[in-house]
Amino acid sequence: MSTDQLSRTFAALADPTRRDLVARLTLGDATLGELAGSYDMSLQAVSKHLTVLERAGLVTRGQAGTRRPVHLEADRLDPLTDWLEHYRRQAEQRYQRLDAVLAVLAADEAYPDTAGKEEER
Amino acid sequence: MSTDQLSRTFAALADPTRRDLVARLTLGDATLGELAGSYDMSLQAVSKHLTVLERAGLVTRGQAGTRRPVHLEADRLDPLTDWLEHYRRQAEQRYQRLDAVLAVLAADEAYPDTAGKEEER
DNA sequence: CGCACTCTCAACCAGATGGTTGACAAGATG
DNA sequence: CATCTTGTCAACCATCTGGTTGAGAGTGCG
Repeated sequence: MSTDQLSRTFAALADPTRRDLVARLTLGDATLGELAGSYDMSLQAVSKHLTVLERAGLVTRGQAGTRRPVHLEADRLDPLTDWLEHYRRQAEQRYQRLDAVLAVLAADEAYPDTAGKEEER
Repeated sequence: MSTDQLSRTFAALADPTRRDLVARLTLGDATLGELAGSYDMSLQAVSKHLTVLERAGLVTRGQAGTRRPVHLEADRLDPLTDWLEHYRRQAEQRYQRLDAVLAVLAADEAYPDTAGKEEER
């Protein structure tokens, strides 16, 4: 699981059941029993999935008598969005720079003088 | 790995080395050898990581003689962003609706008549 | 109290993951 | 041709994952 928070959060969402749990929880808190009813697996298995989401910080479990309402911490999705947007944007910029380089090369066509290596490392 | 594409993509990013590879590749294509130099692990291990990214569609490997430039397919990050944004937004709306309900309850205070169950399943 | 209900804990299992080493295929280069 | 470089393939291994079953802890309630 790689111990770091970002990894744990990505890993938590790398499972259809867990994504479905998150989807379900955007509609409101629910108890383990309510959640488990929707899946073709044991209650304990669903509980384990919730534990994974909990360790990723995506979910918290309350305490109300013997029932434990599960609550979604939607904010915890933000670091993922941020990471994705950051590198998405970076890649786009790189793309635009590449276009610029290609434009220059096209203009210089006959003068491969300053062309050399572009970027290397 | 759960076989579906979204799961594979989330799983691919649930590892610091792989995220670093993606970060590195936003700066431009690179060969396996160039990439592997940065990590304290065997070249084969890095190749395996690239295979994971490739199966998630995040990366493609070209063919230039014996060298195989690795290229980032940044578009493939979009489905993740979409998923995250969708549920983020949904959770926010739910929150706003909750605020509305609370406001109504506060106004009705003495009349718990129509309150009942709010949403249940 | 006694019982039912909700949930957790522990042991176990099959299969995936993340790494290793060693062998080798295919191009580039002297 | 001989050899170096780049990368892949295969076997192996330890650990993690996602599920199971069985037992039990803690609360609510007739």
